[in-house]
Amino acid sequence: MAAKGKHQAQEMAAPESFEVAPLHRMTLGYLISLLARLLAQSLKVRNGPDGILPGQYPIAVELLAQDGMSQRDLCEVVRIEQATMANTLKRMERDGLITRRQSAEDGRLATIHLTEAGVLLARDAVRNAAEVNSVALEGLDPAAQKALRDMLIDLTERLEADIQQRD
Amino acid sequence: MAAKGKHQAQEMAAPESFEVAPLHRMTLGYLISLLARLLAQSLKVRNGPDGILPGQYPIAVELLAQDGMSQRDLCEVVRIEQATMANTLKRMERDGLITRRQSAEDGRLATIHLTEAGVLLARDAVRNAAEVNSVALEGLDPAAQKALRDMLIDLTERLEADIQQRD
DNA sequence: GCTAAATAGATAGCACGCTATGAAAAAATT
DNA sequence: AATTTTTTCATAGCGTGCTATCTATTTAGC
Repeated sequence: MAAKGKHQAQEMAAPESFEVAPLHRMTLGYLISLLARLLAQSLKVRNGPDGILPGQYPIAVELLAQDGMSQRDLCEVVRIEQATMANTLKRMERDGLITRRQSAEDGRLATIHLTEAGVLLARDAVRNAAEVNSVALEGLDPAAQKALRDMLIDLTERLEADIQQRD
Repeated sequence: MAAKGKHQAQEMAAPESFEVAPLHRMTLGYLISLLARLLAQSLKVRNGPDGILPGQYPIAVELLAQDGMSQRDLCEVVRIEQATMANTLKRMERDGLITRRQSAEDGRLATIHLTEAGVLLARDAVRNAAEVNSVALEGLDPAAQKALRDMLIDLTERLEADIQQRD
């Protein structure tokens, strides 16, 4: 359906008119994943070409709140696998957003610190994320916004329990 | 906060107890992205090691509904960029899920077709996606589910309009 | 009819998510 | 004290999203 290639223009008996895919028929998973892509893209565009990237954003926010966390701590808080975190931190270090400080007591451990530039860009990103949020959520009254948030948290917890269960 | 490394166990004065990050403080974007990862992972696990992968799922569903679409058509319906679609289709062809049929009239165009194995795995995946949905949504009454869906669609459309606007 | 524009697809290169593995350091066990 | 286990991190390899760019084929315009 909705194939608008000119080599099959005979089937014009669509019940309603829509340009692309019918959002209403989509799976929850697909809808959520589409929304995640759109939100990430909006944030990325707003942050600009030299700004903080979507995958780096939660890390930067967490460091803004508490500088000097370890990689392990960041993994837990941001809920990202350790290998992903290692790679993202490497890019952030390469781009001058963070530095690492080797622990003296524990040879394995290093603490992660935002650079000055990192702090500025992180603050910028927080503002931009708020803007994206308000664009996305405008049109929903505060009660609906809270309801949405609660439902999303509910789904998240339910899915985490489910995944935990089938370990 | 919530750093439970033993080298800083002095700050135990947390107001509430939670193991990891406080979901309630998270950005909409972060929450949605986390949810997308969880949903994809749940589907992937259910589909099994040789099953349809999350990124292939919407393509397979669309082909199940209408076999023989072109790559271009699939891009529009699934809302994925052409390059991404090309890569994913290549993997699906490699894994024996689809075949391509070169168009006789138009030398550029090929139609995409699910193989028999592809059809079976796609049907499986549809069932599994429904199961993921019900796990995630159980606990929400039908009215809340509809409200959630409507809000998600609303956000999607608003964000798409916003991205369109700043082209 | 021939050149220019549009269209379908492939490919390169990157971000960022995952699992699986390996290496080094610390902690625990004996 | 020596060995084993645990912990922290890095790396390899892959899927899936993106932008940018290239080729080949139509289609349009002159």
